[in-house]
Amino acid sequence: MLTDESDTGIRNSRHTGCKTLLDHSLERTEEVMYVEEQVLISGPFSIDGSFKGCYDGSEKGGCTLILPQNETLGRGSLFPIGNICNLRVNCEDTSLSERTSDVYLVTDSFGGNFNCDVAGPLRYLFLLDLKEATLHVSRDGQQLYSDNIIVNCTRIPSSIHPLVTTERTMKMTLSNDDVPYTKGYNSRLFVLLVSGLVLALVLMAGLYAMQRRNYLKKLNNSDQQNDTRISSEFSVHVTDAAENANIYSEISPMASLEFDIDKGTILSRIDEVILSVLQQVNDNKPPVLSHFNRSTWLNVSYDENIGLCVNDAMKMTSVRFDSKQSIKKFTLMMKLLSMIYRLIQTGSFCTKRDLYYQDTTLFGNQTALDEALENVSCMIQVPRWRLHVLATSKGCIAGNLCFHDVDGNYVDCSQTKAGIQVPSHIEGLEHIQTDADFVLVVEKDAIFQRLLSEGFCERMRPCIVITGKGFPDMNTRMLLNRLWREFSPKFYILVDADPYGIEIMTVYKYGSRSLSFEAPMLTVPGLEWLGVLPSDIQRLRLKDDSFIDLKLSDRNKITDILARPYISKSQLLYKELNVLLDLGKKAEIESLDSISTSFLTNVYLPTKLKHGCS
DNA sequence: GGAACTTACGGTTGCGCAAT
DNA sequence: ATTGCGCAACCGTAAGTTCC
Repeated sequence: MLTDESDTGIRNSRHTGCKTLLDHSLERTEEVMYVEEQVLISGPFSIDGSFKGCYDGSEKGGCTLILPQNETLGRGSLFPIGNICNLRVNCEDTSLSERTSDVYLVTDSFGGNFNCDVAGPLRYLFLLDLKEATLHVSRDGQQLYSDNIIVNCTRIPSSIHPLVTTERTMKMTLSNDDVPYTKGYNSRLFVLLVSGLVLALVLMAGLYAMQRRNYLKKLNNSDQQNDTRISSEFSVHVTDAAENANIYSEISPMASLEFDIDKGTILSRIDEVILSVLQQVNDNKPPVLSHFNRSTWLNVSYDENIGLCVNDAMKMTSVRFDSKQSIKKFTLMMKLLSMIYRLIQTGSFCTKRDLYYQDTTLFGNQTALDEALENVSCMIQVPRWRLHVLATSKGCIAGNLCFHDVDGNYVDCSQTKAGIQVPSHIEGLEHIQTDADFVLVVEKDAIFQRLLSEGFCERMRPCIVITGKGFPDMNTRMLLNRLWREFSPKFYILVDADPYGIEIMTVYKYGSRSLSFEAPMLTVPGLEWLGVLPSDIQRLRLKDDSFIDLKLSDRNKITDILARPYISKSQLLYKELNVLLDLGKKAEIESLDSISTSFLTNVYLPTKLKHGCS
């Protein structure tokens, strides 16, 4: 444990990152040329490897790339212009890697690429500037290519750090961790250094954007020449924006909506966030992430054609790095940005659960990740599924519907006795076909299964029956939304005659507050409430033992729903909620069994479908 | 010191699964 | 068979934190 200043000073002499960063300032023309060359040779893949000696530019580490068999040799063809070399940086210097409470904000000078590595409850934020390191490219044990890149580490100064408020505290903390840091950090030098870094990044981002445009142009030209095989150097892992745009425009007419965002735009939005963080650090201010508040009704208004959507109020939420409250959230969001960046770059998809298991210690629980993910999605204004993060579906569907899933498998929902799980990648569904006259949404699986077992789909065909099993997940809502947009069947819903059943109905029809920014892709405004209506309790004269008294929480929920924006536009909803309050009773769908076990499928549903809902 | 903001927590839906 | 937990959703409120 270091306690005296002289010892600290000796260790400081090893910290040469700052010096290296200065040496790479933009004033030196040859360095700009050097970086430019790196852009020219950067590749579209993730290089998994490690860098040693982040603290000392003289100790260059390296990473190794094993090429696929059919990859092309040579620098120029191996790393096409305009693509991103996603270098994974592992600081193996014990002073970094053994600490479990730091944030590493990694940027590189090759075009705005970044990587954020976070471990445990953080204490310090580091900027790692990738300048030069050894890059080995090999195949079958034979080295094809190598180059040098230097990695620098810079720590955010204590003046803008939330938990290290005094010089003394910082020194002690560092001593305990045996970390070779400067005592009394020179903030002016730091600002100078980071200024250089930011300037370099901005310049390189511009350069990168220009070269990326050239690359896209080149690719488009090659497409026009009917060269369906993208040249070999591009063929691996490249999911091009233009290519995506074409795919999505074929899949769905939604392509014209703002939700059709190409890969390049998403990556550049993440770049902007990172540059913004760097700029704030450069200005000696604590980094702040900002997104519109998802938990206030002030930001939400009702649109008849969409449902709940974001209005102009745009009350913002700040996630501050210098706030004890927000620092974990800040960390998770930065980590997720990094993970998402890689997913989009590589064109791969994963589930929220997969992300969670990549760092369970950091996330702590699934809920934290879910929340951070929605916030990231909200912050960069890109729907979650566009971020290549999916959720395991819980919905089931059956009836007159066929499609090809994302793997190209043909799925026929009529050939099932218990329903088919709603796919996780709704946008990836192709060749959707249905002749259904109506779609029946059912609150719970028990009723869904009963309808199938009693042959509802055959009797009432052509139709589709779907359940979200309680509050619906996004995939189920997206599928319904897509069916609603691309086909024009009637949409009906069957839920319990209780406040939560009604709320589930409103989530399908109007959307939720917290996901209101994605409402155009999630809601079915044309959905009609088939039953069970609270007024049915009276009208059908259900037996007393088939319904339950409202609890206080039920009454509170009713009051909440009555205060929502869509209530004034729905007389039926307003009326039925008041009926529920007046009755002081609630009923489940199963309550209809008190009349007859076959009443639901033989009488109730056919009658309502034939003569209307109310 | 109070207002404003943010987070944690609790409560709700339904279902599946493993332990009891 | 029952119970508890996890998962995927929804929301409001109380408590804690920050700002002015």
